Amino acid sequence: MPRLPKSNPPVSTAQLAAAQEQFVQAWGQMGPSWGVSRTMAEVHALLYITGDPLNTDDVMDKLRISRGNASMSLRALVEWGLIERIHLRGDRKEYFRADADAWSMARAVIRERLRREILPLLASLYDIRDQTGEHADAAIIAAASKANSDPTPPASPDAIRTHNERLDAMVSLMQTVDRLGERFVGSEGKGLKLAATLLSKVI
Amino acid sequence: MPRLPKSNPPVSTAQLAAAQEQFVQAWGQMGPSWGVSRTMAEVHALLYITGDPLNTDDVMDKLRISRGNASMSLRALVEWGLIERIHLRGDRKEYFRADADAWSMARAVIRERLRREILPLLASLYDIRDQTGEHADAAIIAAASKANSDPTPPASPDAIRTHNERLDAMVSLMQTVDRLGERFVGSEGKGLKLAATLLSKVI
DNA sequence: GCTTATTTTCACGGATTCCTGAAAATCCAG
DNA sequence: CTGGATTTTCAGGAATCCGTGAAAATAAGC
Repeated sequence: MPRLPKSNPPVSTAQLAAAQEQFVQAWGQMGPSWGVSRTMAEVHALLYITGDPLNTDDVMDKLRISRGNASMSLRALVEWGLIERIHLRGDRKEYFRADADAWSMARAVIRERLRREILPLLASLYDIRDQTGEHADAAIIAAASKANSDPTPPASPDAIRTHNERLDAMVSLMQTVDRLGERFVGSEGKGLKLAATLLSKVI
Repeated sequence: MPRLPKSNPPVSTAQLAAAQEQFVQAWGQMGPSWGVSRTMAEVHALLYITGDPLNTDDVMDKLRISRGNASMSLRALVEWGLIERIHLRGDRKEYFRADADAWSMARAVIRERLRREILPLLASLYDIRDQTGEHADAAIIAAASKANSDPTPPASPDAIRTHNERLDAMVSLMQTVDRLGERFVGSEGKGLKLAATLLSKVI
């Protein structure tokens, strides 16, 4: 994509502010479905779209939110790796600046969500699988039965087979997601964009 | 992956039920972060893990939820394409059966979320872009200014450039997501698994 | 070390989402 | 058609998530 110098039309500060505001709102709406609160998304949007480092009071002021909310949201954004703390000379306040790269932002979001959602789920699935799987040898299961002298009859082989097959399918899906995550979101910076490019090039 | 016949150990009905219950809970927890309610996810989990078609009363009974909730959740799941209505002869009740393929499930979820979240966002972004972009020719912007005889000064060229660049980056990211979605989630059945396989094979 | 500026924490209340239960609508057999 | 069986709808209450504001903690300047 060629990057030619663009001559932007004259836009008033009010118009720019209106556009920014709309972006903040649109982004904020998206937030909850991404696993971040609306405010958190709005704060991020504000920092991203203006590009300027802002301090807590700036954020409070522009978004009309409380100090507590601003503080929590900013901290969470730092933890997600979406913004960074910076210190300006001659100013005691802490400033925050958004990562300018949209892909790196997407990467941060995906990474966090994999960590918080997929990994625990995978752990649970392994647990569950062990309760009825061929790796849980009969001794263990017998012990579990005895524990409360299980009076229930053996389950039908069909039911067990279905259960295990579907559980395995689920595990396998989540493993794939996890592996792809590590591969394309893990450590490298450009992994995600690379993946997207690769997929786009395929017939 | 070779599929050998497996000899499952003897598992009591109580143990199987416990494992199913755990699966339902794990899945239910995941629900909200996927954009479906906890109950909806639980209902799906129940249908998926047992494999049997169940009717509304079965679901109410097994999950201890109200008729209204069961009805709404089942309907929503049908709309998402995650389960299907079936009719058993000699029974007036409607039964529901989960799609047995985990990948097709993932595909349904992704498709719906693209439709509900990415597309509207993209539309908003185009809107916003037009307010300050080089495609919004000066006449339009001037008109907007005049409308309320905008008294604010022109915004700094730097601010406008940053704004437009970042907006463009965002638009481009979302367009890529959208394109990949259409390509790999759109109509074909095995698109998603194919994509995952492709990515896994790349160094 | 003391004072003031700044940030963080957290109990409370507000807002939103979710679920219930009963009434209304729909469906089907006879 | 009619009656009972089944499903859907929806107002209101329950549960959950979110934001506020003030107090506590921390950090910086003197």
